[in-house]
Amino acid sequence: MPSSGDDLFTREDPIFENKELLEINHLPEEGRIVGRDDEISDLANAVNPAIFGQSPSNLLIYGKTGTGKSLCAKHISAQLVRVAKEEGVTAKFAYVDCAQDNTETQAVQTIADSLNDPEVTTIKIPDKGLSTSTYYKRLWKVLDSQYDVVLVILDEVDKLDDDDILMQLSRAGEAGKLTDCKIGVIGISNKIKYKDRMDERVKSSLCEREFVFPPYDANQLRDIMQARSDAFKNGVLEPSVIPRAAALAAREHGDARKAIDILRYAGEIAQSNGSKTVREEFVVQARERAETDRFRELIRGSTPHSRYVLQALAVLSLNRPDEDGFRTTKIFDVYEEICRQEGSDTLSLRRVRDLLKEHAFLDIIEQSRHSGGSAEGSYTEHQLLEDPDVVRKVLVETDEA
DNA sequence: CTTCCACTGGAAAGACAGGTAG
DNA sequence: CTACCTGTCTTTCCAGTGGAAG
Repeated sequence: MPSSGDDLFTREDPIFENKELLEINHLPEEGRIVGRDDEISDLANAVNPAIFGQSPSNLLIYGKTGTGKSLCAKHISAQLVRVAKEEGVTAKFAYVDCAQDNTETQAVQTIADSLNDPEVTTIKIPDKGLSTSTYYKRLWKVLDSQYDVVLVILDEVDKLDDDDILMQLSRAGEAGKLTDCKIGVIGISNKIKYKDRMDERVKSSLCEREFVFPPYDANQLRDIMQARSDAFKNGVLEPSVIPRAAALAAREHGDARKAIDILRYAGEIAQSNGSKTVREEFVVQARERAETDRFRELIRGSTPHSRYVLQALAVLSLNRPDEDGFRTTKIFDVYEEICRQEGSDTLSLRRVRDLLKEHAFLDIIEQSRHSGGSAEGSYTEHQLLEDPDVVRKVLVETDEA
């Protein structure tokens, strides 16, 4: 039935000209990074010695999500590699997302693997199965045999469950593990408190320079979106769309990633509505869709029980909208009920406590400690940070899938 | 200052999965 | 094949914790 299939698809995209510009991991070229000029030149200054084959400073970058931290770090690293090459210095950078590679071993593995060129070094870096120290040994070998300078970007370092890798990297030179190669570490964190948790020894070596990236304001967000507006066909964006989206995004923490998401969704909504232009009213819908999508992404890959726990809290929040916190035991009761309905075994209370803590870590819920006072014990209360309706909707829909 | 209680969270341990090295 | 590696998920045990009332 090729003829009916023909009607299903639009042959020419009426809205988007170049949609990749609105994809999340799209790395804009130099001219497109907006509003971070000072930060970029500061960063450049700090890593500059690497160009002459000397040790770059270790840096720590703070800032909320979507403030351009990773973007600038990658940008500056790529530039550095380019300039160093012109000076005859072999440099490379490795990017590690610590939210994914959250153990020491995995992080070392990722670094080694992304820097290793097996053709040159004849070293194999298997995915798993080796001891941590073996991975380190191979990494040092790779570095010494291939490079003069290496930059390691550790994104979301706070997600790392161990500081050891920071220690190892920052002291590799001193400890004689490396003879030729110099390492610079760029840590990126969105939790300002992260530094307090750090080991004293790590702190002194990692935090040679610190940078704080402020959130974007509405004007900058507008410029950012403007810079990417040629993702759309000429004349498709109505003039009020970008200012409106910028205002919405600025009010909610100035997250550029969210702003661009909103813009993309607005385009998609226009597309599915068959509208020829992207109208301002689509922006509001787009924001809702961005919210549910973000949450879906957040709980993607979580275990069924992890979701039941969240569902229990959502049910409680919907039943008692006036209460703003629920005890662990209360949530556990509802959770047991949900398990019964699903025909699933219940986990222990202890385990559920840990699951709740994991959700708190991902900023899905908020926990607060209370005491009942006289012979009433102390307890923790949990509160959803997302809209309970959104939570339940997403949970129910992933349940069916 | 002590007592009381409901709950907290660290620690240890086991089962299991998925891998390397020789 | 065996020895060994890390990582995940879970349970069991138990020594705290906080703060109002006594």
